[in-house]
Amino acid sequence: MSQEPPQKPTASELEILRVLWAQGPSTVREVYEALREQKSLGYTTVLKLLQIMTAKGTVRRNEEQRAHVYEACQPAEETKRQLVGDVLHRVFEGSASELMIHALEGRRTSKKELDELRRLLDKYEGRTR
Amino acid sequence: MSQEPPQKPTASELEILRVLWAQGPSTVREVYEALREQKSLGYTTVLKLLQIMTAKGTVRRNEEQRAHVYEACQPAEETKRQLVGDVLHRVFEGSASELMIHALEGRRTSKKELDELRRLLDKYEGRTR
DNA sequence: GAGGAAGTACGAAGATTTTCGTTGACAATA
DNA sequence: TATTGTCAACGAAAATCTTCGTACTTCCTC
Repeated sequence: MSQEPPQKPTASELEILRVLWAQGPSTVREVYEALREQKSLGYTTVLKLLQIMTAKGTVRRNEEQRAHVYEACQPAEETKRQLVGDVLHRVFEGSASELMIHALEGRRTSKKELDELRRLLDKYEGRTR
Repeated sequence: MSQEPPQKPTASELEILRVLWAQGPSTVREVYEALREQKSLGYTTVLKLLQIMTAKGTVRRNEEQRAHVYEACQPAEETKRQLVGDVLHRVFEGSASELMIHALEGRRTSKKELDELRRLLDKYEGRTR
């Protein structure tokens, strides 16, 4: 059974996805090594997670080699959009500015980042209504 | 044992917090009625959740009346900031502009909202180092 | 003051997530 | 070819989260 509609990854799954996004298609060991730099966890834990994610359709794997190579099914951008969208909806009733207010609040945002944000708005200004 | 440092609310807890934020201090029944408008769930389910949240220190309650009155311990703003901060960190490595890009992507943002966002940036422009 | 309505407390079943240990297959090598 | 590593597949324990049923208490109302 394959569900086209993607599921929201759990916390652990997201950690794995991040590695996959950063390193590209990887074997269990490669993901394991990367994750171990941040937290302690067993090799089979990562393997199991990857197997579960495969079952869910979050990742797919190439079994040609003995060590299977995993990669995310959806592009990182898509999953990220989904994740923010979730928070946007569940916490801010869809208000992007509310989201932004709380994202900037209590945090030193660099001039560079603010400029970047401003540029982003300019870019969107055109394609509106 | 009281943990000053707040915990990240679970999905269900967030739903309850939202009701508390919107209605202010409420009894179990009031929260229950509000939630029932969206989803089906039992009265004791809400009660239990509220009890758990009390134990966690997410909410506190006034037991003066027979029907206890619950309210969030932290102001909504604080919890919201924490929730976005979490996504900001876990999904976007702390980049607010990356967060914003994905929040706006694939979504019709009104001119009004864009203006609001721009005003927000102006406000932050000053206090940057 | 008996009966029902409305509340809280408890315990526990289910569902989901997270984490591994163990087993058996393969492969490289001594 | 016997030994040692590497790997996938399972199964299952442990930790969380979600959802209620049941029991007991308190307060009205007739």
